[in-house]
Amino acid sequence: MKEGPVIASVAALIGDPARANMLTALMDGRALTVSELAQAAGVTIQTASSHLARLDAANLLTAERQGRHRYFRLSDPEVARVLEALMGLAERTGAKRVRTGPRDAELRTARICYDHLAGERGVALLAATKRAGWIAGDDDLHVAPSGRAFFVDFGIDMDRLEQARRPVCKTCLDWSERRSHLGGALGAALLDRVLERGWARRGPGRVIAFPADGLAAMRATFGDTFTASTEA
Amino acid sequence: MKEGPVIASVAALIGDPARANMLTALMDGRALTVSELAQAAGVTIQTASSHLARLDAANLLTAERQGRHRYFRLSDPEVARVLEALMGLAERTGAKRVRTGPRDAELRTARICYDHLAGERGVALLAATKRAGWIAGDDDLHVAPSGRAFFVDFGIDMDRLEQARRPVCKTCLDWSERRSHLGGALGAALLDRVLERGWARRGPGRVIAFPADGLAAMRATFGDTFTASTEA
DNA sequence: CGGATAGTTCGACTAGCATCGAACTATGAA
DNA sequence: TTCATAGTTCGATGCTAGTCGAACTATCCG
Repeated sequence: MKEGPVIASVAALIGDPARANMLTALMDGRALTVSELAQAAGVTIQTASSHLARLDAANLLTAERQGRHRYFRLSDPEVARVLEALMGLAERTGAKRVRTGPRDAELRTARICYDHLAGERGVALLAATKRAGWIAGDDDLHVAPSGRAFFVDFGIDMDRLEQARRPVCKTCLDWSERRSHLGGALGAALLDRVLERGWARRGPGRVIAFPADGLAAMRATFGDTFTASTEA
Repeated sequence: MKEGPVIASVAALIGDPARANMLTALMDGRALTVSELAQAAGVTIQTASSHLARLDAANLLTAERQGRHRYFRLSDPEVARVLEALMGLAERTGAKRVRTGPRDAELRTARICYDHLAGERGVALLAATKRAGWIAGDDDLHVAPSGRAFFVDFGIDMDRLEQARRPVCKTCLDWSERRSHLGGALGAALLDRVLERGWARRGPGRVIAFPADGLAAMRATFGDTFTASTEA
């Protein structure tokens, strides 16, 4: 029985606490060095190095050398999606959650998921764009003509997005909300613009903080749905 | 660092080859017994039992007792989705996927469930006897007078059934059809008679095969409802 | 009742692997 | 060159957990 299904090796890779810590630390899409990841995982650099070698071999991570540093990042947004989905599963497992600090509440409100907005605000953003008729579809999202005009006006180079390999729209299941938020190239571009305009800023870790005026600007732009409670 | 992120425990659970085999075996939504899952995983029943207890505790599986069997199924379609996503990740490491054979379709059509008929035909059988007015009740089934006469005429010793400890009628949830079929002593006796008359025969494993003339005989006996598609 | 089958629990064995110390390589700075 | 920092490799250790045999419980059959 040495020959398990493919799924087992990948899951086992994610299943080690140290590696899981590293992966979650990388979920904001940034690249981190071996030392930083070792600290995040709470292990020594040697241990981290061996873990990272295995994650790299499995193509869950990609490595980049810069001088004497080696930067690791998630190899693909798809990896982040799977990690989010696993968090969702872990939620219903219940029973064993301990760290319910204030940081946790902030994460549930708004956080970065690889490179796009997630959490309560992320789900609300997708709901608002759908209600405005800018994005249509249920499982397979696509941009409506009116939406394309809006996004261009918002400062997004839709031409570039549409020519790139990466899908423009992609649903991404939100672990804290149990509903989808907007991923893909458009999701990333939207967050970029929002951060650029100062409507939100990055907090510690994956936290995204919306100041009061930023929230008002979001509501003015995307409609009241944005701050409405997340109903179906 | 005993306290890893939530994600790790779930992933570790999936990461064991034996458990992963069990989960993939359950991915079609059917419910399987401990023995069947042990065989699917290539481990002994004791080992399977302990694995299943852990998967159950984590709410990845739900258990249902039926007689001396214990049926496990994925607790939620969401679990299957995550497993699919993990398979997608595993693809990039380069590996092969296994696909279910034609045997699966046969099992869904008609199979033996402990000692009575299950699957599409099993669900249809209960529907037909109800429509004929031979069996009444929704959750707690019982035999109507006209039904008792019919079953005696069909060659079933109803006296013996009614005196035995085992319940005469029992609903049994069908995993492939998601509706109830007829279990209990009567369900077992019915299948016995049908097999005796040669209207159906046991195939490999749990498969029950209905030849064309047997199907016609069933329809003549139990009414056209028997071969009608299973609609609520 | 007694025999048979399904499943659980317990205990012991074992293998794998995560971990870290120590030594080694590689890049950068002075 | 010399020192410092970043990371890798190797070897030894220790712990976890997967595994199965054996004994036990529960259900069904006659």
